[in-house]
Amino acid sequence: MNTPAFRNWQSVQEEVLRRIYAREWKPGDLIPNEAALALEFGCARTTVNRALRALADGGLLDRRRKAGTRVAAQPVAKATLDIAVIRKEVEARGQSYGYHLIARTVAVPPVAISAAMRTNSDSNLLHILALHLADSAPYALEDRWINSTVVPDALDQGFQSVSANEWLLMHAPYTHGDIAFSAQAASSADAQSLGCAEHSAL
Amino acid sequence: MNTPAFRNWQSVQEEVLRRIYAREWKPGDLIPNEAALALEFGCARTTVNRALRALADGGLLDRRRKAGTRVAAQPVAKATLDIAVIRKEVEARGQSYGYHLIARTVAVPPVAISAAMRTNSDSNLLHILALHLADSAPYALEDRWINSTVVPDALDQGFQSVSANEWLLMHAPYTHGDIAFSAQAASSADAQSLGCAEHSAL
DNA sequence: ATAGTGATTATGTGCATACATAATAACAAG
DNA sequence: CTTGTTATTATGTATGCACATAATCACTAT
Repeated sequence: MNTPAFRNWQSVQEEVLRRIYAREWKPGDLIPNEAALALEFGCARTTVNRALRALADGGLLDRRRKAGTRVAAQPVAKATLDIAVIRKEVEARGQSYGYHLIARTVAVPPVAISAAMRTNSDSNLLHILALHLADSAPYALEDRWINSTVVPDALDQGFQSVSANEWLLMHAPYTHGDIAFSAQAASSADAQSLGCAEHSAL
Repeated sequence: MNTPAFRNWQSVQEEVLRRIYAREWKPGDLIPNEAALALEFGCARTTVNRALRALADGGLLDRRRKAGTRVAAQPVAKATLDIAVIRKEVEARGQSYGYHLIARTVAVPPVAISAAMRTNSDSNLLHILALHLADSAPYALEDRWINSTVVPDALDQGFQSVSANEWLLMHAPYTHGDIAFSAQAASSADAQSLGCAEHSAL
């Protein structure tokens, strides 16, 4: 069976995907090398490379020089979740947004935090604790530690009316962050208040 | 100032990143086009393209034909989290792993689930409810709906001893899934049992 | 004014080629 | 048998070129 129409890398990717789904190539299997696939698909190796690289980026393939390309043995189902501005998230639900600053202190964080943020265990961080409301009901609790060495401007900001969440995105975007979700015992009344502890670093 | 050493796309990427971090290019800004950057960096346009594409993939840049490339206005801080096999996750903590199947039924799911899974609201799905234990303490609750049309083999599996989490990864990998985290009021004793409701689809 | 049309332009992609790099395999020396 | 060296091989990447595609802009005819 000839394969007339693999002109672009997307179609190559689709075909490779199909074979993986169809289990023609099973997890752990070594798949043909780029040159061979290029020959089979009737395109340049560059094109095959593009397709395989995209799949490898997605975690579906493991590629190693000389060793070849194989279907990921332990498919780490990567989930990408978008941490958007909470306000917009609430508004997107058609609910009214409210914000309440609970605390703004400079303090030495618990060791767990300082370790995660790779700072000295005795260095001070800016600690913001704030509640995001949706239709006056608690929606998310923001528990954020900011390294003021990295974002010095943060010290000048009171965060009374603008959430750290939003301010950081606007003023110091593209910094790294670790986010931890932790379940909380519902502290307020019947609340299905989503407890979302967020620790941002570096 | 000449820029002698931008030979590879990574270094180009780093330089672009640096300018974004340094706010030389601010969110929303239009950055020079590929040809101009290629000239400035003394490399081929292809190389610049590679670097910018990688950044665009990461969500840091918005690119549109003719319109040009601009720094993402609303930096969607994308977090990629790896959904690994829970067992390995527990073992990686040095704890002993336990598994207990609570329920395995075929039922019509709540509308919220069927909607999320884009199935007919009256079609039956395989419902697995299981508890993952770490050192005999509840670690995670797996609440999974499986579309048996997509994964017919799942009907033959009892899931008494092998979790759906793991089985699906081994036997029907690379299917899509939606995952929802929801906080739960601590139902069992003092448990900081992380309630992790997982709904898998398609 | 408005709608339509075509020129322009920036990104997207494919290809052939060349060389770089990593990792294995084969082999040789001790 | 072990260690060190070398050859081989598959992926990684850079480049120049050509053309595709999308979107904007300018212009024109109604």
